[in-house]
Amino acid sequence: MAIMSPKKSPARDREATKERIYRAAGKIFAKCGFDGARVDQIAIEAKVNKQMLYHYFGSKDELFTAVLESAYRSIRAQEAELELDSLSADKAILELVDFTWRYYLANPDFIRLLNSENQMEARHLKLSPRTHEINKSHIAITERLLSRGKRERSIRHDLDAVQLNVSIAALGFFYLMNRHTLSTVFQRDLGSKQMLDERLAAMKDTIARWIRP
Amino acid sequence: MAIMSPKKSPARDREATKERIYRAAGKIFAKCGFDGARVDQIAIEAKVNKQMLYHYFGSKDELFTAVLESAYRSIRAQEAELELDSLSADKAILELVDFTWRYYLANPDFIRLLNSENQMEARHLKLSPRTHEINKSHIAITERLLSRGKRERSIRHDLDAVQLNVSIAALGFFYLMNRHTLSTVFQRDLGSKQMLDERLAAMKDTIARWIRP
Amino acid sequence: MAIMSPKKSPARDREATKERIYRAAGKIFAKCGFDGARVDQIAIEAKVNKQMLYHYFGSKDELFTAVLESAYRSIRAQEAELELDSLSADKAILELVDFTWRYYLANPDFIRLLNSENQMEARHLKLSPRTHEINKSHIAITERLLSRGKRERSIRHDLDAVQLNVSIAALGFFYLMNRHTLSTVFQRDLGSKQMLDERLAAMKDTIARWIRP
Amino acid sequence: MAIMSPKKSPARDREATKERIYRAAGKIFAKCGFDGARVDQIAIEAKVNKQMLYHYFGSKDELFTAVLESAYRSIRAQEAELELDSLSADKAILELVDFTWRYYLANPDFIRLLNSENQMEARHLKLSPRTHEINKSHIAITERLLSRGKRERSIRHDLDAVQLNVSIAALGFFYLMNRHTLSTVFQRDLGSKQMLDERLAAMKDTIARWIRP
DNA sequence: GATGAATGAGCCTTCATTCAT
DNA sequence: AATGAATGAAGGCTCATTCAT
Repeated sequence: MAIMSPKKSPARDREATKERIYRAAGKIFAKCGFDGARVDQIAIEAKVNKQMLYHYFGSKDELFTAVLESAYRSIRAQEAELELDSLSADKAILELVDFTWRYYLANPDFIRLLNSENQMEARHLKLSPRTHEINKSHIAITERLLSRGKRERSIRHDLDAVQLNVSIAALGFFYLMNRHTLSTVFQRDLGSKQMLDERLAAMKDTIARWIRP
Repeated sequence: MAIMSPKKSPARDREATKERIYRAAGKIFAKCGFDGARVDQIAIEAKVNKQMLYHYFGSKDELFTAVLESAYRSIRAQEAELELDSLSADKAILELVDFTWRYYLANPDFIRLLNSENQMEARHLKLSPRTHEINKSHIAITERLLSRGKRERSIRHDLDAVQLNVSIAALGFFYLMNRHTLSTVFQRDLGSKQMLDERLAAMKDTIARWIRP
Repeated sequence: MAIMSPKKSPARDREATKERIYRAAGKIFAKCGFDGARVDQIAIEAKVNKQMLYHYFGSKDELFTAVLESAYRSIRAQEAELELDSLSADKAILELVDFTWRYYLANPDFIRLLNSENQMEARHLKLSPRTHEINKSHIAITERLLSRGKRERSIRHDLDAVQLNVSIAALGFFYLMNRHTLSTVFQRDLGSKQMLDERLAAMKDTIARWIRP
Repeated sequence: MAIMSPKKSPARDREATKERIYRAAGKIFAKCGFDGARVDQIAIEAKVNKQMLYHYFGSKDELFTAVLESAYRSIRAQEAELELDSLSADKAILELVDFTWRYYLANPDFIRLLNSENQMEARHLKLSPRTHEINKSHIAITERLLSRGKRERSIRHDLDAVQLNVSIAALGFFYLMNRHTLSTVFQRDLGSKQMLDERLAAMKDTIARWIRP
């Protein structure tokens, strides 16, 4: 076994270790928020010695920043792969609504991570010079669709790309992130399959009517 | 001695003390989140002995629950005072949008408090039997407006009150709560007077178009 | 027992607790140096909870500073009680040599504490505004003796009080502080009664000859 | 491959590496003391892998011992090169005072290293069998000078070589090592060129008067 | 009811050292 | 000989909470 194995031992693999820490940190930070997360817990989850975490990332704050950046990179990468050019601009916007919702559902950690960062007034993101770079494509996509929609006359001409992006995110993000208090307040399970489906429909309908010329 | 005491009545002191703790806790919990808040800091802010805090509220968790309930009570009380009956149902809904936005702007602690609670999956609210009671009026108002709007033919008939309420809250809440990350991502100050005004306009426009028959 | 005891419980006595921490810190800092000393060890030695140490002193550094100041205050207080006026100036200087040596022998922690502080280039003392104030009497005593000695013609007129003070301290301090390496280097026990007596004699002889007109 | 290697001889590398570690360790140990020094920092300063340090020296303690021995060897080597025979014994003693002072000034690490070791009660030196051997010449020089001075009648006959050596070292060592606290206490810069010159003069004067028959 | 001294568990971080390659 | 990933045990400090008066 040892003789034939050309692979490095997993226990001594720099990248694999960093990756394990990444994943563990993403999970724990999302679950507990930055302040609630415990470095010990992340180390245990990542099955590494606590010191490795400091060796590779420097501090709890820097680890959080790395996880956040990675989270943004991930959603932007998937978003960039959407084939929006074959659709009319208005349909493309609705596809963005759909994508956003699908992404949030598939990556619940993303919204929790962002939420924790906002509770701290984006103190990590504000210090990260890569943030804007990573998210450049995001605003670019919507801006391009808005101008195309104007030419095609499929979208009204007076929309601001930022407001549109925020609204698309808001309708889904808030629902999912706050579904715990909302379910209690409204005495209805906002996490049920039916309610989730209804939510997506409502969101698409809302945006569709808003962008209509 | 006790009979002739020129000091303020103990009852007065008692309530005043609790009130000070309340306010301080609301401020600190909102600023730092539940996990980030320090009991010591709350006591200092409230200018009371730390023990008083335990005497009146039992624990950090129970204090947080009390603050949350109080926050809900406050928004519901103000909401209930809106004079919506003199307006057509659709205009009344837009007034609700307007009120919600105004309340969030005037009470930034409210959204931060709710956010922290949602990061914890509403673990305090779920144990509080008063939550639904406090928020009953909220859903009732919208439901009544929706049926009136149906009769008046000023609002479409296929809307769900919960989805509507969530959307109204979402469009403003998400914008304000996440403005720190959003400002960084979009390289634009979402807190500027102009952007805030544009946001309210966008929200009203969005909801107006959505509820239109 | 409890009924008749008008004294506060020692476990709840602010000053007594601070005093215990003081003593313990002095002992441990002297024994191990600042960097070698462990806060836990000090707490155990003082029989207090570790947090008390931070409650009363703020940090390991501030505790060290407090101990240092206290050490200086103590030697200066005893020094001030010497009755030097009844002696001729030159005899008074020799009495100072004697006192310094006696104090060092009786308070071995003093030299070790100072030594640790000097290894750190007096970083605590330099930040303490009280240092000079505390030591004012020290230089004053020698300066007064030097001028009296000049008038009496019992001491040469060209001596600098600082150089004199440093030399008096040096001859004893260095011997005691470095006796461990010196004993090894010279293969002789510098801590033996006989060697100590010889040292004092040598010091007095050295200073006596140096100050002679 | 090994035979024709154009690389430097391993022996050269080996010694060069050890030498770099030596120097780095001397610097860091002197600056921070044994407890304050960090093995990592020494490795970085020496530009070697941390493991090399353990490979060549075994432990932080053994490295410190090696550095200490080296420091002693260095001062003794320079001391042995002094040409004292051409001077009268009393002048030779004063030349020793001068040399000691010059060496301390040129090698500030030496006194800091010794100081740290004394704070630890010479625990490294006491275990090192080479210490006495290395320092044999030191006491021998003074002993020879004292007997010559006795014969020459240039030095009094009742002096102990150990006490003399200690005093010579003390007057300079204490001044330099403790100049940080002393400067604060006396509110005078003991490190200034003028004060340093005055100190050397005072030292020579003190010793000259003391050894005079 | 009110005070503040006290606690034990736990936090983030760093240490000297060793292992695997 | 040399690298650098990995470790376990602390280290200084802080937390929510309780005790004694």
